[in-house]
Amino acid sequence: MPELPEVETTRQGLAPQLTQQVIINCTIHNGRLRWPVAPDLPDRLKGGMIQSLQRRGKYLLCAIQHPHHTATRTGTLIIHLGMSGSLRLTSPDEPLKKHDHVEIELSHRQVLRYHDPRRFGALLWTTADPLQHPLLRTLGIEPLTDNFSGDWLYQRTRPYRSAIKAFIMNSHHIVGIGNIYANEALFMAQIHPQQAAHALTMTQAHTLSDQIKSVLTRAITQGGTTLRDFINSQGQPGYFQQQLQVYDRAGQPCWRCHQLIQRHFLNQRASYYCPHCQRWEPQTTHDKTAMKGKKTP
DNA sequence: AGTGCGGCCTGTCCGC
DNA sequence: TGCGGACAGGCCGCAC
Repeated sequence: MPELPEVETTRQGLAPQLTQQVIINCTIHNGRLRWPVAPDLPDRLKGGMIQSLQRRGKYLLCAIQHPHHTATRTGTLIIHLGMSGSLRLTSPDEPLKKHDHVEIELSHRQVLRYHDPRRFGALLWTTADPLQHPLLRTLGIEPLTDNFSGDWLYQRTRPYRSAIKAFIMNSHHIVGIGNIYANEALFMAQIHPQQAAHALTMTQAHTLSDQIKSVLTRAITQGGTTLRDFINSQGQPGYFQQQLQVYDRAGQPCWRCHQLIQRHFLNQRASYYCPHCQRWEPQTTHDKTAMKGKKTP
């Protein structure tokens, strides 16, 4: 579910509340997530003090230190919210909700609850450098850093004949962009989702990288997008869905040109685009294989 | 090496 | 009102 803005919204809400808190207890109600939660996780966490809450892609990294123990007991709790996960800080008196799978009790009498109906998320423990964890080591560039630019995007898309939408959604290239923000950024950049990645012009690459940064930044400011059930660490929804230009708007008029927004399936994911604003120009590539299966104009 | 697909889960919505 | 099927924001692991 949550993409970069929702994870970052969660991180920003939780970081000041969690830092310097000591973990009093941890209870696993249902450890059957994307990967099983280690049964000894509570033992690892108990007595530890939270040092920081960072983000890498859609992963949250909670650094934990055991002040009175050896350095070997320090480590990082790696959290992924999957499709439907959320973290909420609340009172221990509040009754458990269905799908509250893990809870972490803190020294200021608050409890952090991990809620995830579809259980596609994960809670992992590592004592090594979390960035070297197998799941994080292969992650791509952070889109909100200066390293991510039009030049970077242009260079990195050269070998890829697949659709540009699939490229920007692949976390091994760029992290944090899921189906919503991929559709939105491509609309803003006026690029058809099915255009071949390697057919991106330098101008398009610069526009697209700018729009990716813009849409993600604006979504963070709005507290993320709540389509069904995303809530932040205080239990509140995001507001960016009110500004979505194309996502989930099939059959409705484009706000720029009034043509009807189209939906079609690309890599088993719904793509939304405006056929007028995002005209597809296959003649921009001379690669025959990139033309395969495409309708003659 | 790049690409596309199946699968993991539950909840919601829509048509019958 | 009930039921079946499609679909949903992610991403690994596997064939080709």
